[in-house]
Amino acid sequence: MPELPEVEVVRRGLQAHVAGRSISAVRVHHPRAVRRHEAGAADLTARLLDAQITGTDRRGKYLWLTLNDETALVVHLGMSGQMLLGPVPNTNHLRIAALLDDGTALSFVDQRTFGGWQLADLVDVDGARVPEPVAHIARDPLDPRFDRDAVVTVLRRKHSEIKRQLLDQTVVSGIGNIYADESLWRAKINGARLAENLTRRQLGELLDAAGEVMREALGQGGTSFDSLYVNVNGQSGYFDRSLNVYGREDLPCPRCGTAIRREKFMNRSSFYCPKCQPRPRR
DNA sequence: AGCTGACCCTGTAAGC
DNA sequence: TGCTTACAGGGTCAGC
Repeated sequence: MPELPEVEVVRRGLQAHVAGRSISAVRVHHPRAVRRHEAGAADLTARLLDAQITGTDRRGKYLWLTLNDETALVVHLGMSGQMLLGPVPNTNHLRIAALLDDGTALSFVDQRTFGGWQLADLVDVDGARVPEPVAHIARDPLDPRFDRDAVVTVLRRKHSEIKRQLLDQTVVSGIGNIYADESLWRAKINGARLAENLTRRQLGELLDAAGEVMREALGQGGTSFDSLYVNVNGQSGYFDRSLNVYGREDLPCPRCGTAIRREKFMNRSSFYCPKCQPRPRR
């Protein structure tokens, strides 16, 4: 559920509070939350102790806190991760709790345990400084240096369905199932079409649509269907009221009135308008 | 080599 | 009523 706009809402909330703070205590409550930190929970805890947080950054769905020793605390929210500021929440989904030097707790809560924290070195990739685990992630559409035409060129070479490519974070990052469906609807493209069969213009418009829909969602605090996705204060966004196709099976297409259709796709669902976004012939 | 699909996980809700 | 099954889905990787 947290895609780029939701992660950016969290990053902004963290930036405002944690920049300049140092960490005075850390406790890992669930080993799965640090499974990507190969040196283990004890190493992560020891290295975070007394570290100073110099800032925050994000690429796609990854966010990280930069630390004064030139490393970064990489955070991925997975499906249900929350970064909460304030008192340590009383929930059995608490995975990690850190205490800041101003007495605030920074807690990682994650019901489905797909998310986690890891410490990593920063590396230079294509003119950007990112943590090593983020090195393979492409720039996202909200990155000032996002190269739309270069991504179009990559997509034109793909013998694969366009929706699958939109979800491939090494092609373009930040887009998940919700914003993929919304972008395809805006661009009037069926996600089952092969990327190689779309024109450069269509692919360019699709990437523009992805940038637009994520910017709009960010302006509304993100999308949420339940209490799983929240900002650092535990509040939900309300972009779900602005969704045109996602989760709207059998409801009328806001553009043409045709009933929205739902199909199985990659162990999840795709929503589309069968008239605005006709299926490719097979 | 490029691509596909199964898997990890838990809470909620629908179905029998 | 209570149990079983389906579903939500980001990222990884075995295997085709």
